[in-house]
Amino acid sequence: MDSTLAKGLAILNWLARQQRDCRVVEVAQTFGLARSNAHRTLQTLVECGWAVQNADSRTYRASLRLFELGALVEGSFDLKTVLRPHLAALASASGEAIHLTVIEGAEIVYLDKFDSPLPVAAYSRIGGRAPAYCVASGKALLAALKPDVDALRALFGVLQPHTPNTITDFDALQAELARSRARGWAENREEWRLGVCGLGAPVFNARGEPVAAVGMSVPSIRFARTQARALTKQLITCARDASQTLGYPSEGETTSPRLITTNRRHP
Amino acid sequence: MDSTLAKGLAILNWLARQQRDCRVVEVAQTFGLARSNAHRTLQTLVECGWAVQNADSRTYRASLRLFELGALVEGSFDLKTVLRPHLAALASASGEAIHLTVIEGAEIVYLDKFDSPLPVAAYSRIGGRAPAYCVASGKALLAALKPDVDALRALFGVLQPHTPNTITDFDALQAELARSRARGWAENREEWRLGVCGLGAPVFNARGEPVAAVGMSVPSIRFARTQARALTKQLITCARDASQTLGYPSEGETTSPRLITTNRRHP
DNA sequence: ATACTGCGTTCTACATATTGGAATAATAAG
DNA sequence: CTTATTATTCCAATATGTAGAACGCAGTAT
Repeated sequence: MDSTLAKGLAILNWLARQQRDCRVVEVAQTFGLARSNAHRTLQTLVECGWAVQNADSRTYRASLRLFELGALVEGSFDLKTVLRPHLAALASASGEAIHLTVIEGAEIVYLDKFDSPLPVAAYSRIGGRAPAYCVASGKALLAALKPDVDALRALFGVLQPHTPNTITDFDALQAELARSRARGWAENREEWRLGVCGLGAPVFNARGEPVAAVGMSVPSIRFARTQARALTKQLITCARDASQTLGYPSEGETTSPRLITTNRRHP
Repeated sequence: MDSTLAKGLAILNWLARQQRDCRVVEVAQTFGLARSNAHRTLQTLVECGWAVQNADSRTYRASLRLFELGALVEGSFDLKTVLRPHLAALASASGEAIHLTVIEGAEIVYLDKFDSPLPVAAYSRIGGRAPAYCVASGKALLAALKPDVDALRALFGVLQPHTPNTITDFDALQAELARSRARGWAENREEWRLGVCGLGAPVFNARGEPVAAVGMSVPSIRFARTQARALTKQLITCARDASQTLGYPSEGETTSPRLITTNRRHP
């Protein structure tokens, strides 16, 4: 492994996360490097166009090249392909039916799914749709998008009941979304199909935008309080991992970087 | 300059622009490196999280880390600060009044300006506003945003005349915007203030979104055909440079990369 | 079957590019 | 003015990246 390259990438990574002008000594101290070393590394980043140096203050910050390349990379990544491993892990860990959805207007669209080995009453197929207001994935996405009551009205017109449990009142829906947003996940208690409950959690990209939801469909019989708690935990872990894969800043990434150890000893 | 770091950054840059899975030999040939060298560099990028390797095809592509960091960097860059040098250059080259604007609803807002040393009849102040449909900056931004006639109607309601030259018909405005879009710049012939003409060109970010416009205000007396041609050329050069600074992909960046020359000769 | 071709990966001897410290320049603070 | 802090330049010493050879594994032609 090219340690010089690794060092430069670590510094670039740190620099981009600072979101402010940084000085040579800071970099040197942060990574435990000699000032001359930090200086030359920063100069290389500048010469290669990955950082810019303020001519007056002599300070450095990450350049917009990261933004340019990031925009290119974003487009070439396919949600389904990238998140598939996460869904697979959740499917095998939980043993329940898992799906990946996006919202399109008033409906969610199923992008991908893993069936449960246990029999499920619900059948969702890839490419299929469901009203966003009465399934867990849809409520998770709506909650993340924070629409006001007027926007909900404009979106759905009327909240058609599909079971006796369907939420049909806009104020009730708004309250339900607020609750879902606060706890980070949404649930569906036979609001779309009788006998089927669901859990959903939003997946965010690097800009913090909700771009998809991970959903879990569970037959009502298996949806006991105690069991649901464990499933919910697995689901939100999966959604958080998925978000991280899409570049959503995780807590760990922003913490203090490790010192870079160089083996060199001078006499 | 750390050549190992420069090599790694060059490869990462190239990798991100490919927008597809790339193989070791490709990288080796593209940069004139030994296969083992290209391999180790790619491995380092993967270990540090800047690239991902497809386990089946053994191919590499840039990871979403670039997207994540790019999103962070974008937010920390201030349009005015970043583009100021470009405006200054245009101001001194042209000798005319230059301003930077963004669109907010139906109006443009002046973010920054350089006054002309020559007397100008127009006074725009930073933070000031003007109707987007009758100034050059506004028309340049509208042209780049491609609104349809209905959107224009919804935005402006009626096209209030401010001089006898103001465009007051929506179809005429639409045609004017199409013309501006086609040639890459917009003009204003005393449509907002009598005695003042203007030129405007859009500035794009890394995602190709129009985020600002560079404008030039010229007294009608100096706005002769021959002179306007030269001013227009300077303006679009400035706008293109500004876009490039914001990470808008320029033609040169996407062309074939240079070979990396390593001084090392083995016996 | 067998040899051949192309590629990813591992291994190794060696030349040199990277390193840390010291020296110098530039700037701010007292 | 002196003192303190930091950016930058310089240089000898050596740890590290380099190129090439070798290996393993596919395909594919013979």
